[in-house]
Amino acid sequence: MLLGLTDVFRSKGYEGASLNDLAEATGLKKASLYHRFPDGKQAMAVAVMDHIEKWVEENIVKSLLDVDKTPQERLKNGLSNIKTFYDAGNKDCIFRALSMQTGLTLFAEQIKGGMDAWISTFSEIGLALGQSQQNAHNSALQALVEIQGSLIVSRGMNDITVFDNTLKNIEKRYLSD
Amino acid sequence: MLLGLTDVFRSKGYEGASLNDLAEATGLKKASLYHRFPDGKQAMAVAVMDHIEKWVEENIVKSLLDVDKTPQERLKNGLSNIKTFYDAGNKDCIFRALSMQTGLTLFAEQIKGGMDAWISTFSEIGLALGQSQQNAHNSALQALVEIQGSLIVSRGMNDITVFDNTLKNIEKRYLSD
DNA sequence: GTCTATAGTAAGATAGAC
DNA sequence: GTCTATCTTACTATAGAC
Repeated sequence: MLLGLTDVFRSKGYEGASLNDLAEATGLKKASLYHRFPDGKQAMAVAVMDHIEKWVEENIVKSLLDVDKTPQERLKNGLSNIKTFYDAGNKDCIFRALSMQTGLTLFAEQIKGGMDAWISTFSEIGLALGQSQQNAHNSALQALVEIQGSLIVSRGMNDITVFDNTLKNIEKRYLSD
Repeated sequence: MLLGLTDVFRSKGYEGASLNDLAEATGLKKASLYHRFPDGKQAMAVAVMDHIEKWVEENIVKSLLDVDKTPQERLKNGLSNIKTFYDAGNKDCIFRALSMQTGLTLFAEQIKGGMDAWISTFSEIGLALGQSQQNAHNSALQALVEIQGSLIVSRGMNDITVFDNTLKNIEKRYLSD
């Protein structure tokens, strides 16, 4: 059910996601959605953000920080999970979708928190690969920028190889240090 | 008047931009907007895309291709105009705003065209700086990805230095070849 | 917990005076 | 060309049966 909500919000954005869209994507009727989310559409979007945060934590973050693996393996696994997360570039990023201005300031904090977590996780990989603190931070920020940008460009040019090549470049850059 | 429309669409997206928003931003009443755009909101968004396309052509493209300047000067001027265009990272990109899924397929073609033009213009700079055709294309695509991504991350982290540093890095990378 | 039916509101769009 | 006033539709949200 959360998967349906997630798909709608990440592809259409908050304002673009209508209750009819959300109901159809979940297979529930509108009234049933309201039964589960008495606070309405905002609460649905918040639940989606929470769900994604957990998914990222349990998949991407965990694989990037797995102490039983070498940094190289961790990086590979993490990037592979990121590719899965964005369905190889076919799915939009929820950050992008919910950082559109809405009049609500509701998601700004969660988005900033998510990006901070992302950067600090990638920084760990850089440090493990021998980068300085400064370089590790810059590499992580750069990876975030490139992933976000390549998703936009992949969508705009209707060419998901942009996303895939970006992931490959990120890996190559990390491993060439 | 187009400036007001542009501000609303690029910050709120197509679905998020209400006629009330658009009227307020232009200083006109809704009925007056409809007098100028009998085909309604879609026509307003199309006009905004056209307007931006022209602005980019007459400012960014022209400065990047100015035959009276060295490639180095052209790059500097072009990036400087890009910085102005995005108000140093404070304004969102219309590509991002209008590439959200809407049910309308209205803008996909214009966005693809805009990105193609962007890439081919930046490729010229790469070639003028001695890059191979292949490298010039890759550099241009990379610049587009980074600009788009840095705008998303700047907004999400509420830190426009991400955008500014990205522009600086693009310049440095081009000039270090 | 899910549904049909409907309320209430805000949206996109028009009519017609000036 | 711009306005006030209004129409129609789509939206978010609720009531109440099962």
